[in-house]
Amino acid sequence: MIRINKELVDFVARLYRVKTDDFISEQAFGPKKVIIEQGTKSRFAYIIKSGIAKCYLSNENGTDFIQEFFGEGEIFGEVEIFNNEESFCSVETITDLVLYKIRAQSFFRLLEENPKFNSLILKALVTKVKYKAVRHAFNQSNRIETNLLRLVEQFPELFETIPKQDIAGYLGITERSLNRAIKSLKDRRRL
Amino acid sequence: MIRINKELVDFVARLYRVKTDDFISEQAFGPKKVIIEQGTKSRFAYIIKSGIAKCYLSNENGTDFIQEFFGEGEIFGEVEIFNNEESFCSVETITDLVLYKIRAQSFFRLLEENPKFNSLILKALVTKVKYKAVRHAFNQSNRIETNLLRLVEQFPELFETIPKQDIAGYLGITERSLNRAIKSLKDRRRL
DNA sequence: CGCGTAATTGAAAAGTATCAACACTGGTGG
DNA sequence: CCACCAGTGTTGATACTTTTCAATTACGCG
Repeated sequence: MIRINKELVDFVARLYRVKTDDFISEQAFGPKKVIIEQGTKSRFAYIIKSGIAKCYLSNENGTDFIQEFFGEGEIFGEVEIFNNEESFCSVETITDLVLYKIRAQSFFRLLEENPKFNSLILKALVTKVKYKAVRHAFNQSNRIETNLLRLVEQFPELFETIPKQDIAGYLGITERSLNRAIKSLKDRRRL
Repeated sequence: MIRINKELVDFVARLYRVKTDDFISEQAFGPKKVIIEQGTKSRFAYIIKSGIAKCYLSNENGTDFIQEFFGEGEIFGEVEIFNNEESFCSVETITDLVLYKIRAQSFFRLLEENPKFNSLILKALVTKVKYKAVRHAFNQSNRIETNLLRLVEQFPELFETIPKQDIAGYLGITERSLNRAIKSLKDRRRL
């Protein structure tokens, strides 16, 4: 559920250390800070050095649907700079967080000139596609309790790390339903 | 809903014409033919020359959840050869279909040696990521009737082109619920 | 015509959301 | 030290949405 990409973060960390230019910068945030806001333009790709962030889409009726929780090495903002358009989602920190920030122009230059970087980004995109495919299928095909159990399996520290609101947002349900599912599972000693 | 990628199919068509080697082949199918089967290994990337296919995940309880309908220029099978693992979904033709088939090895060589191809694939992946993100958020946040209306807006020939079962599979609902939504919308002259 | 596949419908059961009230927690300032 | 507040979490009752199950009809084709 919270994926990480060690290979990518290591690679970018090395780039950052040996940089001759300032095309990569490092930036730190506290919890609950907005990094990308849905509907605005961003000119950067971001890679998480440490911490956890959530990526969510807000819809007209005011609810947020959480796409993913990003962990170490996860990349975001790349879709927007590829399409050169406003962001279709927001990204907000959950824990303290440090990230590498790469200018769009530099990101494209790296893609062209650095085969290893190119291959890491391709791999990261492919992983995202698969993750989203499997997640949507599972979510849609199972009831809340099943989805929740799966989540806890994948990420046992769930309740200690992620606020209930966000868990509900990730599952695409209301908090009330989440609570009912938790209670029901506990009553049956499945949680 | 049925996306197309003219740029990619044109590019691959040109590669196919000028090929010195046989690394790209063309293949034709009738309706309801399985091209990729979930759980099996495939060693090719496929790009649709013409026709429509569906990509779906089957889950243990026997229902299929449809990820996407692929139109002209859409690529599939690329995720699996990147990860070098069994397919996590099935792909099956809906209409008559012709596709270009590229061996994994050749696909990687193209990515490395042909910057234009590399960029087209990156773009295709990014488009998939965004498509899936927006779709899942919308699906999860709205009721069936809203989802259906949106679908028909995006693709007016929906009912003439796609069987009801597949529409239901795409929305992640039962046929019964789909029928109820259609009837209710018709009664209110919204369809 | 007869068969298999696809589409339609009703009634009941299950699942989920909505609304509204209440409890818990960790600050903050008097 | 206490009162208050905001944010977060909890719970019940009710209404609504969707599935399940089962029966029936429509359609294309050998």
